[in-house]
Amino acid sequence: MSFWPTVILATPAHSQVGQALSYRSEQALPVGALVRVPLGKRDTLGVILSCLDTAPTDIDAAAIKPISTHLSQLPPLGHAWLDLVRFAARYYQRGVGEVALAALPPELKKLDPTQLARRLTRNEKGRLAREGAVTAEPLASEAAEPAEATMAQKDALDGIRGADKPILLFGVTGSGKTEVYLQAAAECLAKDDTTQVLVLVPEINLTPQLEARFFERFQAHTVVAIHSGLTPAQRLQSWLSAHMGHARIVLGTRMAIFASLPSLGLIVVDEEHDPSYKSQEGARYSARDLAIYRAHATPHCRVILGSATPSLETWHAAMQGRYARFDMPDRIGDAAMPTLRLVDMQRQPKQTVLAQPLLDAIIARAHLGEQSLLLLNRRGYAPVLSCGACAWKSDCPNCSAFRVFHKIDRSLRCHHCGFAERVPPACPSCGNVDIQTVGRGTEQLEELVANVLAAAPHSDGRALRVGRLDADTSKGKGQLDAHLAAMHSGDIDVLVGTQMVAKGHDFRRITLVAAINPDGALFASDFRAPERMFSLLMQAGGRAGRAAAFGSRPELWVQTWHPTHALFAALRAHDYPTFASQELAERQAANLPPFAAQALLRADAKTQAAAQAFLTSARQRGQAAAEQAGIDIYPAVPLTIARIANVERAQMLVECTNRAALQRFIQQWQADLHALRHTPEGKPIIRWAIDVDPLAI
DNA sequence: AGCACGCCGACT
DNA sequence: GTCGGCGTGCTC
Repeated sequence: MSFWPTVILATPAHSQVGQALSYRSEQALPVGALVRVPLGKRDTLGVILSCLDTAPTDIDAAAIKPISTHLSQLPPLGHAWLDLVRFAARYYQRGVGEVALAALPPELKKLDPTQLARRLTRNEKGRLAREGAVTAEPLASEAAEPAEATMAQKDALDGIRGADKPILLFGVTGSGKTEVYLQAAAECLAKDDTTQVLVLVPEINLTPQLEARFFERFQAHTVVAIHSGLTPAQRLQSWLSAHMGHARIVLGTRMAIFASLPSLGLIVVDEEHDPSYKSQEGARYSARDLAIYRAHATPHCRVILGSATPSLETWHAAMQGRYARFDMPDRIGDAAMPTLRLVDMQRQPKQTVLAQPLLDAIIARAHLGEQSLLLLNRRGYAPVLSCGACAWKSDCPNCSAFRVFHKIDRSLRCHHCGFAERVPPACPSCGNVDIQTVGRGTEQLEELVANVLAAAPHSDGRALRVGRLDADTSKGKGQLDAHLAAMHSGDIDVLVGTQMVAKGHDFRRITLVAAINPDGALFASDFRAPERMFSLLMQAGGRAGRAAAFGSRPELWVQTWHPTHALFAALRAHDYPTFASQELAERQAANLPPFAAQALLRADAKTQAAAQAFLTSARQRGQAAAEQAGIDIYPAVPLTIARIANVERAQMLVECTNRAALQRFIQQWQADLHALRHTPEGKPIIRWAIDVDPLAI
């Protein structure tokens, strides 16, 4: 007897084979089973979606091929996992197969059954050896024991125990959110021998720290990490141990939301407001939003979103009672919240980079053995070079952006396409040798701070030291760790860095944090800019004074041209709720998210006109249906950086107060978009994509 | 998406 | 004369 499974494969929705394909099998195969099937001239990995016992009628029976192999050593992917993948595909407007296969470890796609069997036995041996080693060791050290919970932590844990909806854990940096995650996870694991916990963090850099804490607490259970920094073999191993149920705790970046976890009982999304949770290519999913869905669709699974500055979407949901909120307003021990010091740049001498009072404060603290952190969101020495005699500027030939001057290797580098050249000795346009820098980046700030510190050594003559941490100084293997170690050991008195240092790293000797020039975000066209700025400054401030007993009162300095901006009043009071309600009122008045649902249609082409023509045609084709459904399609516009690597980019906003209506519209609009492929407007398009719930518009 | 087939420029 | 550029088409 034959069976006729339908199989999903890594084909995108728009290739004529976007849906599940029919194959033949001599055995009945369970839904979720992993199989290898012939497709064209190759064999590829697929997932069984259904298994019929009659041949499909919509396709020529002779064209149906038998599956090649059933990877029967692996348990099938669970119903809940398939459900998550199907939901993500539908919601983010991609093919199911594309989403499903992208969610599996790449290495799995390459292995034939023999190789897979070999890998499985190897992993199993390793696992048994490790487990043997752990149980043979004496009990975990005292350090791994949970600390006595604070009242706020106890309340949160009680709340989590009884919650029947997503939980927002609203707590400032240093209030002990991680301890709540650890204890909630512990309770979950204690329930039985199978329940699993998924912990999401925004960035790879932060996984080792959290991994260490979880490992220290739960060494008897298996903790694995899933993120893009792993080698293909490591990723497969982590994935397998989660899928087989051996790993009880999975820790990872946004991609880990798709891990196969057959007994998932708790999802933690740390720093849930972080934009890194939104994928920016392929299926543009939000791991945070999928976490909510996944927990909802999994029986007995809770979800905790943690943040000191929740996204307004999350905050709004909590205000409406759709999420339960638990507050952890105080830092643990005697650690104080940082005091805000605003520097009014209008009252500073012209060309001031670091205001004198700030410099004095930095030096005073350095003399006390305390550290300062200076944030400037620009890599390089100067963002532009400009000729004093003609109009030449350091444009990138491939992008509509300036190339940044990096003094360290005297190069001009485009931060968008990577194009780099040595700085020309004279203006390439008019030959003038007097080329000037415009603006300042971290390299220059480091240089400036070094000069200032050189003039103010310790009383015993020891020099003060400055360090710089940004994508340039941390891209080498181990470089980041080396910098962090230098900072921790106190070898560095002042650390200059981009926002990457504001996230997560726990520097216990820092008592002063300064944002050098954050104004850009105050009046940016992006309506989420103030939210991001508030979050960045709160988070940055959180770096200061984490060690209660250490040093002076923590301070957060902000240099701004707009000290009266309402954002700062809320920041001064460490009052996120007030800030959020102001922002939400504005969003409501302007009918912006979370009060409206948005999607973007983006198009790339050789010329801006071609990109926009495509979008305009798409708009015309969708107009009637959109009007009927109460959906607004805005005119096509170029992206802020219109051209990157000689590709012109344009986009078009689609908006509706009703999320479901927007979903339905885009779903049917896709047919129009695919049809455009064969029209004169569609031909010059390099690629197009739909971004549902875009973060930046 | 892969991977083929298929028709035009600079190299052994 | 080939090697190879990526344009169009197909995969149960």
